[in-house]
Amino acid sequence: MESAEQVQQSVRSRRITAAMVAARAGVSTATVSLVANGKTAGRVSEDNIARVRDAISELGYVVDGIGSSLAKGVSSIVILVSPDISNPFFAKVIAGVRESLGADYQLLLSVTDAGEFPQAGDVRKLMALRPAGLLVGAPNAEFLEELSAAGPVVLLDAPGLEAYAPSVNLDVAHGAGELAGHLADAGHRQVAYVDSVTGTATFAIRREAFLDEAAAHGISVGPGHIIRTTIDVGASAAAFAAAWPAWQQAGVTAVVCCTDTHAYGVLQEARVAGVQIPGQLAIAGFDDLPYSATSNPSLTSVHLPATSLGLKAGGQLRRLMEGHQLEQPQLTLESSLVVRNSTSATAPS
Amino acid sequence: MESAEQVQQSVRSRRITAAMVAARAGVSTATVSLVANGKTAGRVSEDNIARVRDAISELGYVVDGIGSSLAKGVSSIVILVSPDISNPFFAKVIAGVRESLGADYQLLLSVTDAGEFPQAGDVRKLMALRPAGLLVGAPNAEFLEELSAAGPVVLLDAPGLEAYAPSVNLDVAHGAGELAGHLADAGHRQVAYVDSVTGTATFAIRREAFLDEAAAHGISVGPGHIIRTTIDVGASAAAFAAAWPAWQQAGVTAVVCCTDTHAYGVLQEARVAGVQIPGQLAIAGFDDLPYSATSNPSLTSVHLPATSLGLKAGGQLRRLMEGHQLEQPQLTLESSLVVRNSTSATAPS
DNA sequence: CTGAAAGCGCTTACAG
DNA sequence: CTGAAAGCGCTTACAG
Repeated sequence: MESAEQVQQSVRSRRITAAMVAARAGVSTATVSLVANGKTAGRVSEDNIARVRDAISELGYVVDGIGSSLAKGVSSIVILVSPDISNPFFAKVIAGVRESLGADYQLLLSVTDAGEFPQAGDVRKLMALRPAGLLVGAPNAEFLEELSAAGPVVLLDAPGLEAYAPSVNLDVAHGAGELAGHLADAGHRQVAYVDSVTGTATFAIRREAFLDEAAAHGISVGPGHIIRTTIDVGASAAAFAAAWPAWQQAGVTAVVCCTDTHAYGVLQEARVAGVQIPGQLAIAGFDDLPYSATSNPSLTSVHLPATSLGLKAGGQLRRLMEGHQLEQPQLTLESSLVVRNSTSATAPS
Repeated sequence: MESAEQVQQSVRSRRITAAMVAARAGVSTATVSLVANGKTAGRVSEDNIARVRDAISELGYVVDGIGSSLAKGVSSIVILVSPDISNPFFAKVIAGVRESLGADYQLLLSVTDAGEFPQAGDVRKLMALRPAGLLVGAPNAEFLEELSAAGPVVLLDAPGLEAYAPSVNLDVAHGAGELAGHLADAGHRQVAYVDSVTGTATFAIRREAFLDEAAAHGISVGPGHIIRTTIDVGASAAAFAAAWPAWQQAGVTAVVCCTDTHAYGVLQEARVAGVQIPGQLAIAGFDDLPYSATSNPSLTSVHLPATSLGLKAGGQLRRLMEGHQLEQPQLTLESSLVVRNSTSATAPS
C-alpha cells in the first residue's frame, strides 16, 4: 500500500531528472548526460554505461528538452512555416520532410490563417524556441527579411528568393507553358486568371509564366480578367460569381487558377450558374491535388512534385543542421501538365 | 563604417538577453522580467517601466522562450496531436483552435504519417518541450494511456474516452442514423462499409452507429463487406477495386465510407471501372469536406462541424491552462446528413 | 518599489 | 575515465 504522502510525492515530482538517474547509478550528472546523448566513446567506462542505462530505463528518464536546449543553445525542433499548411498539397510535402529528417529532429508546423504569413512578432516567438532549423514554404521577400535567419533555413517553392537561403524550387514555368499551349491548341483566345491574394513568390511566378506563355501563343488576358482571392473554395466561388458576367461578355472561354483549390470554387460556382464545362468555359489549376482526378468534371492541372519537394528540402536542411556545406544549394524539380475533362471533353478520364 | 570585429561581434552575439536590457535601462534583470511579462502592477515604478520599455524596443529584445520555460516549468506552446492533420477537415478545426487560443499561446502541430499516431517515444519528446497544453484529435485509448497526461489536455472527437480527459465530441451517431435512413428509403438492402485502419475511437463509433442504424432499417452489411484502408484516396481506390467484384456478386448497391477521402477513392475507382453512380452503386462518406460539393458526382456526406470543434476545444484548453475548472468538461456537437448526387440522382446539386 | 540570489535541467570545458 | 563547477536565460520568492 502506498501512503498518502507517497502518492502525493509521486504526483508532485513526476519529472525524472538527470540528478535522480545519477544518484541511482552512483555517477555524476555529467556521466548521465554523456550516456543519454551517446557521447560515451572514450569518455565513459563500460561499467558506468551499463549502470546509467539501467537507471535510465528503471526510472523512465527522458532528457528534458528545455534544459537541454538551454545548455546547448539550440533545440531539436524543426519548424515548418508555410502560409498554406492545410492544403492537401502540403500533406505530401510534409510526408517527404518527415522521411528525410528522420527521428533525430521533431517536426512542428507553425500555423496561421489560410494564405497568411506569420507576423514579425510571431516569427520572433518562433525563433525564441531555438529551432534547430527552419523550413519555409512559399515565402515572400518581406517575410524573409523579418526572419533575419539565425541558423539553418531552407526555402521551399521560393522562386527568385535564392539570395536569402538555400532553396528547393519547382519549375512551374514549364507546366505553365504546357498549359498555355494546350489552351491555345483548343482555340482559346480570351482567358481569365484567378490569382491568390498572398504576395507569395510562387504565385507571382505561376501568373507571370502563364501570362508570358499565353501571350506567346496568341492568348489575351485582359487586365480586368485577373482576380484575386484567398485559397478557399468558397471565396473563389464568390469571386468568380462576381466576375463571370463581365468575362462572359468579353468573350472569355477559359479560366486558369493559381491553385486547384481556387479552381474547385470556380467549378462549383460554374455548376450553380449553369455554365457548361468545358464547352462554354474551360478551367485549369496548379498543384494537381488528389481531388482533381475526381472532381466534376475532373480538373486539368499543372502537376507539382510535392513529395520530392519535401524530401529534398528536408535533406538539405538536415545537412545544414549537421554542419555540412551544401554542394548544390539550389535545386529545381520539374512540373508538367495533366489534362483532364475540365479543359477537354475528350481527355482520358 | 563598421570594423571587421564589430561585424563579427554583431553576428556572434545576435541574441539580446535580459541582462543587456537591464544594463541599458539601469535596472536589474528581475525588473526587466517583470516589465516584459506585464507583471508590473504595484511592483515597478512608472519611471522604470518606461526605461525598460525603451531599452526593450531599442535593442529589439524578445524574452527567450527556452530560458523562460525552464524557469517557469512550462512553455507557451500548445501542441495539437492528431493522426490526420493534413485532412482538409482539419484546416477548419485548426482555424477554430487558433481563434480561441489567441495570441498568448503558440499552436504547433505534431505530424505523423497519415492515420498514424505518435509512438511512446515521440510522445515523451513532445512532453519534454513542456507544452502549456495538449489538444489531441481522434485518439485511441492506447495512445492516451501512454500520454500519462501531465498538464492540461483536451480531446477532440474522442467518443468513449471521456474518462481520460475533458473532451469535445461529435454526435456522429445522429448523422449516421440519417444516412442509414436515407439509404433504406432509397431501397438499398446490401451495403458495404469502408473503414479506416486506425483503431481511432471516432471511426469505431461511425462504423457501429451506422451498422446499428442500418440493421434497424433492414439493411444488411455482410462481414465480408467491411474493408479497411488508410486515409488516402489511392489506397481506398485500390481496396475498393479488389473488393468490388465480390460485392457486386453479393448484390451490394451502396458503399458507406468512414471519411470523404475514402469515398473519393471509391468514386475514382468506380469511374475507372465503369460503375454507374448512383444508379449501380450509391456512395456516401463522413466529414463533408469542401471538395465533396464539387466531386463527380457530388458526394453525400455526414457533415461534421469542424470549426466549432476547434473553437470549443481551444476554449476549454485555454480555461484549463489559465487554471480554471471546467463547468462542463464534456461537450457534444451535432452532425447531420447532406444529401448529394452520389446517393440520389435527383439531389439538389 | 528594488535587486541579489537561488533555481529550473542540462551540457561542456576543465582539472584531475 | 570521472566529477565539480560554470553557465545557458529566465523567473520568483525573499529581504530590504
